[in-house]
Amino acid sequence: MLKEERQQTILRVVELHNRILLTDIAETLDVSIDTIRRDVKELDADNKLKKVHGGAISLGFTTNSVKNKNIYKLEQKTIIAEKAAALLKDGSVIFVDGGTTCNELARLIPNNLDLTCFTHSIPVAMELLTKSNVTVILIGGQVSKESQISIGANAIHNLSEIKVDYSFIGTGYVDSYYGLTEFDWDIVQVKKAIIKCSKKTVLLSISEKLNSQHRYKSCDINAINTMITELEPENELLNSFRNHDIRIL
Amino acid sequence: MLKEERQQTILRVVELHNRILLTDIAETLDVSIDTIRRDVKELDADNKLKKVHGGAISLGFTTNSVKNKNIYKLEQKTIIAEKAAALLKDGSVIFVDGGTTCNELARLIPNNLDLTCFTHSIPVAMELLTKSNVTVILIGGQVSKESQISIGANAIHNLSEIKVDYSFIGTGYVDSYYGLTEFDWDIVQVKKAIIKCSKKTVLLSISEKLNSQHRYKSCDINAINTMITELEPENELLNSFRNHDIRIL
DNA sequence: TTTTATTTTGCCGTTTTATGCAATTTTTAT
DNA sequence: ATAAAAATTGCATAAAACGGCAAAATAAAA
Repeated sequence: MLKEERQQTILRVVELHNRILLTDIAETLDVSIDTIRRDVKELDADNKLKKVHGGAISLGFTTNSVKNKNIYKLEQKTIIAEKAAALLKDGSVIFVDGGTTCNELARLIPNNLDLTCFTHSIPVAMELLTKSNVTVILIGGQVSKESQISIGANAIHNLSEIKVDYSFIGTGYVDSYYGLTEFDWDIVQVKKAIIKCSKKTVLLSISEKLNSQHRYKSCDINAINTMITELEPENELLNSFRNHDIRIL
Repeated sequence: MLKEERQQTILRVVELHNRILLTDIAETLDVSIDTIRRDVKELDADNKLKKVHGGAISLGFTTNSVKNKNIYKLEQKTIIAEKAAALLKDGSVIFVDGGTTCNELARLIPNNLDLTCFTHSIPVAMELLTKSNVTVILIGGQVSKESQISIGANAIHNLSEIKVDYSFIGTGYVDSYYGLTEFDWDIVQVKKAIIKCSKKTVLLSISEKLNSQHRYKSCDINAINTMITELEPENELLNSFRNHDIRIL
């Protein structure tokens, strides 16, 4: 095998998998580890990839796409947030809930989009402040340490005085029969208020939460207009939600 | 798993969750806690995140501005914040303004102090959330992009319904004759509301701002009960403030 | 084709890096 | 004040990187 084609192969593999181990490549291509090491060194010098201890990673890898394990459900949440962000239009007035998925949504909102965003989540607010065309309006109230959102009577009262086009909410648990449920009573009260102040409610939920329930109920499943998961809409896990009037993305 | 991709993963998790526990990461990625600790240490050294006891937090979430250019002024602000923190007593109900000095105050509040803190500043709120014995109450309203605080009619109205023992405020400019002044009209309205809802008002100001003024006035110098600067109380720069009824620290 | 020069490759010993373990100190919470 | 959790330190092991060298492969020249 020629040196040139070997290097091309290495590059292809790196691009495909984002990462490789030198030992793996050496075994696959049946050359010594030293040779591979030299190859990778050259490719690195040519800025074709990044050499690291024990292997190499693709240059684009730094930005995104950890295709490996679903560590912390990163991939799912990003997929969901992307789908949700696609719903946004110039001039929309929306509410963004707290939670990691909604955080991701806030992060993925395009910078050039004109929006008015209400939120009771501190991290979301922080994220939205970086978007130059987004007007951020904070819902005040007592702040929950765990979830980092305003809760309590004051927050609920503030919510009662607004009306938004869309609200994007998360939930602890969701089930087609039991609806949206939570572990925490206070959170439920706020969710109710959010849903009440929204013309349309969009639920962002990773598939893991589907068909699970807990003690306190935020709303019936019918209160949700659109449900977004990381799954393909045809996935059978979503079957039980189909006979409700819900758009599934 | 390559060290590099492990670190990338850690970074992504931190960015999404804002805060993580080292033990969680270690378990998820299936390496020893020592390794994770070393990774986080490196990432911190590279200014990719902030390492804290037991975990790590994202830079966007750290309000005390590691990225602050002006180290010197930061030190001044720390001195001021330390003096201010010394005033706090168990059970106090206080308001904390926005701005870097007040951020620093929030950061320096002892963890064991029982406090109820109102604030309209997102960075301050974030900082306060890390204090287990502090109840944080957020003042809602439209959020100013530059100063990251709630302003406008709603914020002012919310302030009108509370009364706190102490408010700790910053200002753009301060002068013994012209009082506290600002460049921004909206900010002034909020400052007025803050002062109105406080039994005692404590001004935190670096000496650089002394004897300067601008277009819009927040209040007379007499409205301030205590003024804290990084200077020694005897400093002659403070002379013009002495014939007012102000405690100078 | 044969010879010569150049490049490539594999091997080896040394040095560096990464990682986990255990003992100790520091920090935090109760 | 005490107990628990986390950080630090030093150390041992294993894997990986490095540099030199000689054999092998390739290219160039006679």
